[in-house]
Parts: sequence; structure tokens; C-alpha cells
Amino acid sequence: VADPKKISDSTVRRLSHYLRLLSAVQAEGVATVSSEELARWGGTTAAQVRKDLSVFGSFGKRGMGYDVVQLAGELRGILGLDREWGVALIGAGRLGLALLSYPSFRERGFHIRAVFDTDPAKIDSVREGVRVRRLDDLERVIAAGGIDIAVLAVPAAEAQAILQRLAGAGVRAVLNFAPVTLEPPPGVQVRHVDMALELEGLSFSLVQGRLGGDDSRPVSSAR
Amino acid sequence: VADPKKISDSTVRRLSHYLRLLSAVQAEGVATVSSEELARWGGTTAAQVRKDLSVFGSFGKRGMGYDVVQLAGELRGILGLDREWGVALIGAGRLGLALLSYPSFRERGFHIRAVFDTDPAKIDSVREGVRVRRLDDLERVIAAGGIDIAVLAVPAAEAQAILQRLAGAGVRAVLNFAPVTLEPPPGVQVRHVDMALELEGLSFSLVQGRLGGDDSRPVSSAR
DNA sequence: CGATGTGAACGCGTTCACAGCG
DNA sequence: CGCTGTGAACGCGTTCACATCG
Repeated sequence: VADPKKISDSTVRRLSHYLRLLSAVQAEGVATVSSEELARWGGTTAAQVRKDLSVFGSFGKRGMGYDVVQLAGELRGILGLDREWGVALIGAGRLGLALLSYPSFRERGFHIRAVFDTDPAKIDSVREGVRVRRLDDLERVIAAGGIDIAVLAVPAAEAQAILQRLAGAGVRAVLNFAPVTLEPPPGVQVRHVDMALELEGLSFSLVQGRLGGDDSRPVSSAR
Repeated sequence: VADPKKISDSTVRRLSHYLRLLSAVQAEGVATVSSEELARWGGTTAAQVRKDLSVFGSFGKRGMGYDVVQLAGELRGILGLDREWGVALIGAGRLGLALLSYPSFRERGFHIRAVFDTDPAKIDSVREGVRVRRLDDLERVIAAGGIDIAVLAVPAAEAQAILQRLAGAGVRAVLNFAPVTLEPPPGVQVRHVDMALELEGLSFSLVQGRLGGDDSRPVSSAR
């Protein structure tokens, strides 16, 4: 089980998806699903579903499909969602505060236990039950334990420096919302959520869809 | 130039990255960059940079590299960032309001021109200079023009229905923040920003990194 | 039988290596 | 000579097809 096989990023993403779908159908009282059904709901293929799951074991019953409750449990274990994770939020700006009250985090076991900012007006104020601390205290608070993951919601210019401090303090997983490419310190997993980048991708597809010259698509574009 | 070649999603992402880096070094007065430099700053390889660019043309000077200003202009054109895009924001909750005041959007030419919500307390209030409208007016406002892209910041349960309405109203590009898999209506580009999913990916890597050892954390699992 | 689990085939994005041009 | 542009080789994730077992 603890094999050193490389799990692709997209596989992990799909596992999360499957778990979500399972939770949904479980709420409807469904007891069993086939790879076919999981695929349809999740926007992939049945073979893909089975391949993804087969990496971690054999959870299905041939001729039957997968037991919803059991598979959900397996996935939670695989993804590490059978525990609670302590999260530190860096940056109590609008985005940071929105994340602080984002329900899906707590629902899935991610508890924001510390919030940091540099704005004196915010320090020591309490948001969503968490006291905002001065950024200077970062190392001390993390050293006290209970923090597994850091969420970076700071201006782009400051992100790299703070990432370095986080790494030094022993944080090994960071979710970055700043629109910059960060150099990940060794041993630290960094993931990016870049909303502007996604919009640019949409912009691209809109422009491309309009290329191809003459009568490609008779879609009237406004403006 | 307007060839029907398929551009991979990751290529488009990297193009956005390159443009960002170019803007940064341009501000520092650098006139020329090599693919090598772009690669180092962007976390890829020089060959990758050249491949990405070669799809759209030959922008470099052999033995010299790329002219920063010129390449930035080309990329802006390719990505459709040489114009302004009208954006409709659906959902004026905390996340929606955070997005509304997110500076990177306006900086890159994405103007939020309409905000919708269902909460009577919010309707007709003005946030960041934009009046919040009732969701019922969605079709009418979009029909009036000036909206190219929609940003979905609504509860998961409502997202699919609103996506359908957006498609019906003629919107062809949607950025979804709701943590659900949406069925994209034909002709509509849907991109997802799923913050909980990213956290789960970090959770996975933390758990995996801990495997193979016997001194793992004695965390009690509930549920 | 029916749907899983999986080795083999496939397609595609990435990397390599070098020809080509300023 | 230096760095770009690009065909060829490579690796990897996805898809196919079928043997397997409840």
C-alpha cells in the first residue's frame, strides 16, 4: 500500500471528485455505484475511474460496483480527510477573510487556527472566532504546533518571502493565492490558485473561437 | 496564424505566466530576455518556452533572445488581453465581494460590470461602484450587452441552474468557484477554481509523505 | 452474466538535439 | 558564435480490450 509509485496530480484531483460525488449520492440513500456512473457524473470515463482506484487497491465487487459508504471511507483515508488539519491563514485582506469564512474548508476538516496580518488596525481583532496576530509572531505560533498547512493570501510582492519563513518554521504544505510563481523550498508542497490566470484562459478561448477567419461560426458577438 | 491546431491548456497557462514575467522585467528596464531566462523564472525549461511560442509565430531574434516589449505585446494579443472584457459576477457573498475588489482583475482588463444576488438586503446596494441587481434580471442585463464572461460565486446547489441560464443568455465563458462539477452547455467554456480541492491535494501529499514510516502521527480519526 | 481490475496500445505533451539564421 | 525554431525521441497519462471473479 505504501508503495513509492508516483501518483499523478490529475489522479488525486479525480479522487477528490469521486469522493464528492459519493457524498452526494450517499445523502440520497444510494448504496452502490458503478464506475460507469461515477464517470458520467464526474466527467471522465469508466476505465479512468477504475484505473484511478486500482492504484490504491480493489474496492469494488465484480458484477456489482462499489459500495458507496465503503468507497467513500477508503477515499477519505487515501486523501487524508479522515483527520483534521490545522491551517494558518496569512493575510486578512478581503480575500483572506472570505477564505476564513468559506464553509467548505471546515466541512472537509480544514480548520483555520491562526490568522496573520501586518495591518495594525486588524491585529488582535477577532474574525470568525480567530484572533488576528501580527506577522512577526508567525514562527512562534507555528512552533507551538497544530499547523499543518498554510494559506497565502498576501500581495504578490510579499509571497515569496513569507513562503521562505513558513518553510523555515516547518510548514510543508502551502496553498498560494498570490498571482506569482513561487520558488518552492525543498520539501514543501506548494499549490497555486490563480484566479486572474483562469480568466486569461477564458479570454484566450474567446479570442481563439473567433479566429479561423470567415464563416466559422455564425455567432453574433456583442460589444 | 489562425490555424485550427489544438493548443493545450497547459500551454495557455504558461503563456500567461510568460506575460507576467515580461511585465515584471519590463518594469525593471530590461530590454531583452532569452528563453533560458523565461524558463528559469517561470519554472519550466527553455525548450518548453520556445515550443510554446513557436505555435503562434517567430518572435525572437536568433543569438539575441526576445524583445521584452514586443513579446509582451504579442502575448497580450494572443491571449486576448489587448482589449477589455466585460464580466458579470453572480453571487455577492463574501467570496463574490472579495472578487469584486480583487485588483488583478481590473489590472488585466477584466471589468466587472454587473453583480447579481438573490438576497433582498443586498439588492440595489452599491459595492465597489457597481449596483447589485436581482438575479431575476440576469437575462435582461446580459442581453443589453457588454458582458463576455461570467464569474460564478454562488452555493454549489445553485451553480448548475445558473450556468444554464447564462448559456441561454449567450454567455460563452464562465469561471466557476462553486465546489461542484458542472455540466458545460454546448459552446460554453467553463473553468473551475476549487479551493477545497486544492487543499485536499495538499492533504494527500502530506499523508503520502508520511507513509512508509512507523512514527506517523497518532491522530484519531472520527466519522 | 456483469462489472471490476489490468496489461497493452494509443495519443499527446514534454524533452532532446541540432539545423538555421541573425 | 549564440540563441532561436523545430522535427524526432521520449515519457506518461488516458483509452482499449479482455481476462477475472463475485
